Amino acid sequence: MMENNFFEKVYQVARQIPHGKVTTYGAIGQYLRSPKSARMVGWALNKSIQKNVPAHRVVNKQGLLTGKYHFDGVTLMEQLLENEGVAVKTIKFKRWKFTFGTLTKN
DNA sequence: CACATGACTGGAT
DNA sequence: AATCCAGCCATGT
Repeated sequence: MMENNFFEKVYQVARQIPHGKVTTYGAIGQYLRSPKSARMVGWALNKSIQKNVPAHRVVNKQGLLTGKYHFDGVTLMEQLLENEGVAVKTIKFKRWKFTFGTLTKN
């Protein structure tokens, strides 16, 4: 039990992402006071696949689903997002034209 | 300890 | 816009 605080925090933050919204690895890193640790966030999410974490709501800053290859199928991540009302196609073409998560930094 | 890798990002070319 | 490079840091070999 009890992963390192860093991973645990990543999981908790990810679980705070509202249904139908997404955020970026960097945003989570900033939230954890580690803006340069975006890669570690992705690493943590990779290990969270079998946990209760909506990892599909985390995309890279370009709005690309860079983590889709870590899901059951390469289309699962996109399907999950589309199912929540997130226009993945729009994300790809209009970087910031999508609904970002409501993560706040306090 | 040295080196490589990775669900990233920002800046330079 | 596309590519490259450097910084970042946990893990594995």
